[in-house]
Amino acid sequence: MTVTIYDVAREANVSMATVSRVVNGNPNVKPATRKKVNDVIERLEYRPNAVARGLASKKTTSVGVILPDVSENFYSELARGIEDIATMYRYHIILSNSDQRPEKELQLIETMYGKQVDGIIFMSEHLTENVLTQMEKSPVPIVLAGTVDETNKLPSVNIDYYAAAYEAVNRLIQNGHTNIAFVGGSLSSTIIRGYLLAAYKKALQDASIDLKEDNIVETDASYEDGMEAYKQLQTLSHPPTAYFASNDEIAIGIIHGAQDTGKLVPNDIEVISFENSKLARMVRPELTSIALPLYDIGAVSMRLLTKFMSKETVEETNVHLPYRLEERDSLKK
Amino acid sequence: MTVTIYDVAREANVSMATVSRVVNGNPNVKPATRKKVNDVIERLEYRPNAVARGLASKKTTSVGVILPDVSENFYSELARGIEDIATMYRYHIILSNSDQRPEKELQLIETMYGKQVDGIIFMSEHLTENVLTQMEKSPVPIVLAGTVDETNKLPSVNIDYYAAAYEAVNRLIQNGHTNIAFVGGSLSSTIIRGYLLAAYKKALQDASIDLKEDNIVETDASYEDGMEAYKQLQTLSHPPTAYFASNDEIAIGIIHGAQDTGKLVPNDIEVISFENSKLARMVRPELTSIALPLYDIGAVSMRLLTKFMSKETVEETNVHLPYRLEERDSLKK
DNA sequence: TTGAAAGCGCTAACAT
DNA sequence: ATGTTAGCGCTTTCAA
Repeated sequence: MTVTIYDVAREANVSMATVSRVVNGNPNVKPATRKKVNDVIERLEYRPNAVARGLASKKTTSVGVILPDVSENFYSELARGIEDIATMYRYHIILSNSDQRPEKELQLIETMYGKQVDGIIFMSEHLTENVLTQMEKSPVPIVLAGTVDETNKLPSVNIDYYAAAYEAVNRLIQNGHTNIAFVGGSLSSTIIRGYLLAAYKKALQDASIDLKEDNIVETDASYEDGMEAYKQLQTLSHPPTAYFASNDEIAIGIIHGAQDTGKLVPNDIEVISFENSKLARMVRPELTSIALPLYDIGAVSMRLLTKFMSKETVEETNVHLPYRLEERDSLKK
Repeated sequence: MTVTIYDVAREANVSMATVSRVVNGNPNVKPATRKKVNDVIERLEYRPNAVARGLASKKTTSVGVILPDVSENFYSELARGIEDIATMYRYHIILSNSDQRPEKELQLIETMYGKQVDGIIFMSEHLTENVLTQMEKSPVPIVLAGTVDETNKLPSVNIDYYAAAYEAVNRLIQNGHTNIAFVGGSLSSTIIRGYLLAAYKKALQDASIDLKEDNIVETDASYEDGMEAYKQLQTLSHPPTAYFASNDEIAIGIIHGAQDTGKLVPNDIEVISFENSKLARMVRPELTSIALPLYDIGAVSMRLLTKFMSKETVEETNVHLPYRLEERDSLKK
């Protein structure tokens, strides 16, 4: 009942091979027969079966995308960048949420192999040993998006988180602060623990500011966590006068935590964030923030993957995109 | 080099059929041979090829998900609900963004057919004639998620938008307002034009309040649009004292628009929203809002689709999930 | 309980 | 420029 390439061939009085050629745009077909075949295709409403094609050609034109949670803005932004470039290169996306659980990540990678994807884009806050080795022996190319592999064995697209965080903290120091809090989403995140926190410490040290361990609070990444962290920090004998937040939600939580107790931002305390999602402009004061090019990270990752999939040689496999400091009102000018 | 079912059969001294049986959990296999086969599978690291399986069985265990834009919170929330249930039933998701463009929607549906998906979840602000007829003659089941087909020809999962909007506007009227603005994202949206606006008008009429066309502003759905709309409404001789916003971003825009000119919410103006995303608690005052169960709409849609795909009979094909009015602080109690 | 064999719908040599 | 043919790796009757 479904019409196959064979039906088209019969109706058009040509061979399957010829039909295949016109469907795939092979130039070695006489215009007349091409037209004849196309007419039949249209008449029969023939639609190539991508599964059969995949089996015969060993290419599925689909790529697996594994991320912690699509409903988080951070990842959905990346996903959109990935999808746009995928579409541009005629790939389709098989999307799965890992919830950041290593067993699930492992299993999803296996599933993607089973589905015969031509490549994989992988995102995770933290890469475990197992997952890493699993990916290193992958039968298809893999690119990490917004995800750090400290061994640099896998291709990846990121920004220079360390430099960005250093700049952020330093900006606070320039404004005269010596009592600066670090409020970071889960420290199991490689980026946060490995780069943001390290840069924070280094910036303080370079400015000869003593590190106060109490000024470092590890939370989850939500708004409530930011508020909570703010409250907690107010119990110190000398509460911080400046805050470095690892994402916008936390930053907004801090700001509201302060405002709810009558403090003014940026007059009483100053806050700098690390993300610059659209939330950044949806608070009063608007957030000064390191701007992460999430869409671009996704897009460039996918572009990189297309190169691997078509076996082009790529010069730089660990790409660092530029970031910038977006100056707004949660910091004095 | 890749190990196939044939390799396993040979190594285990059984036929391909037997291997296929154990892989698919067919009970008609002697435990001893099952064990023997499983051992070989493990030893050879055999992984079934889902593409070959799909070709032979005519089922791919993948479903197409077509939505306007994953990076919008509304849709990524739905997507998460869809994915969770899909995973539960061992389906995988092929995700595509339509950007709400009918030609692209049409083309994506075709692509999904080509990919031999077992079903489709479709989301769109507005269904064009073409897209609708295309879906009606679909070879696979389709479920609309958070998407209205006024002819009710396709299965769908929604809330009763009309009742919800009526309740929201009525809440404003109860608070004594007679000068109420309607600020809605693009009126090309079936939900907004067909239900929210209609309910707004009806609620006013039922309360014998004259409709002022100037109080209705059509914008896009963003924060800036909300601010813009607020400003525009202040140019009226009698600016509205209450605002019904079709989503949280617009509502926040309105609130900030007011606050930026020294107005107090809810004392000077009151605002009610329609979404209740996590943004709702991230503003001061927190938003009073109709709570849309987006995750659930996604989840139930997928569940419904699984029923269609396994040819179960379903009683209700146009499901309406409950909503509720979340009382917070942008409205007086 | 197990095996043999015929496809599923297409691509990709290889011929012509 | 076009046709023939052998798979791709699996499921699924049908037999035994």
